[in-house]
Amino acid sequence: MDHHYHQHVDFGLSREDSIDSNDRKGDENNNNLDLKRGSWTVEEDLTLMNHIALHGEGRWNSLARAAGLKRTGKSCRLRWLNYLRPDVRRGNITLEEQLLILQLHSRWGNRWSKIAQHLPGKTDNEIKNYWRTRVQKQAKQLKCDVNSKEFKDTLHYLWIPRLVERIQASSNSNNQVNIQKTNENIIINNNNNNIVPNVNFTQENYSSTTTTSSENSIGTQISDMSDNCYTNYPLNQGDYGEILISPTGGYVQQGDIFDDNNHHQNMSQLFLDDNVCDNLWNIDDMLFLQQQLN
DNA sequence: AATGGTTGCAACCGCATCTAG
DNA sequence: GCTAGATGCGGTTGCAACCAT
Repeated sequence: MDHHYHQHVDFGLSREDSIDSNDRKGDENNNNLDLKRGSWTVEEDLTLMNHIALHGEGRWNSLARAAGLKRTGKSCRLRWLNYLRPDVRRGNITLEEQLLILQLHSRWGNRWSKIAQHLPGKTDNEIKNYWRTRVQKQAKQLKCDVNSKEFKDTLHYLWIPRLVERIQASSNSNNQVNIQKTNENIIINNNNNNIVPNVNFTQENYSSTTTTSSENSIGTQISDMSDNCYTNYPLNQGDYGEILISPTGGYVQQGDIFDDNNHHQNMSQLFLDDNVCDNLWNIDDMLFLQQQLN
């Protein structure tokens, strides 16, 4: 278990005292005072896993009772779906997955479960946490709202192109990823089992399928993009929803940024520095850029 | 070493929707 | 059609681990 495995922490505060009204209804025949909350113990996990292995999942309230777990059905369901399921891949969100999350979120917003459907092994909770801890953090550092045009432009013109570039770099170094650029799509293929979805956006609708070829090559087809994603961004309208279409008016545009000497430098060059990229970009650069544009 | 602040994420909450009787 | 219970979802909370001083 990882370091976040809490050893039987006894919460004694308000959260312990409050039980969901539906749970209350669902457990009226139980003694609610016996219901346990807080972190799961190893013993509870084993009990739940063994019970599901023998009897299957579903009917969570009755499952919890039958398994002898002093937990609500909802708690059991959440523990199973987010942690214990064999096909859950926790941690290590890959570049491809990050790219997909950004793309899908720009289209669907906070529809975490819908986004998670396209990232096999990833839970909605994990994606939601990723968004809050990484993406929203960047917005906060830039002192702009995560839903603002400025920030979405920044994602569109800086973060996503850099992710694509890093995936390409990874492709060149280990030959695991192959990015095909066409006039309409970027198609990412790798030889891992990690990235599975094949998402094909169109203007009016979209379809998505999960595909795995006989060679175990997995395709992720993401959004329409022009051939030169740095200098010829933006892309076709509708790709990222209405907000990310046009660069006009945005403070991040044309692939340009200023360095400390007030010289332009191309954004793609800036992003060759992984340290910059890992933190999305240098906050000082962004603040300076904002000053220049104001 | 001690302490206080920050981060990442597991788990909970409340509400909406679905389903079975 | 109504109702109770079950399930699903997005938002929020709180804590262990980590980090800085």
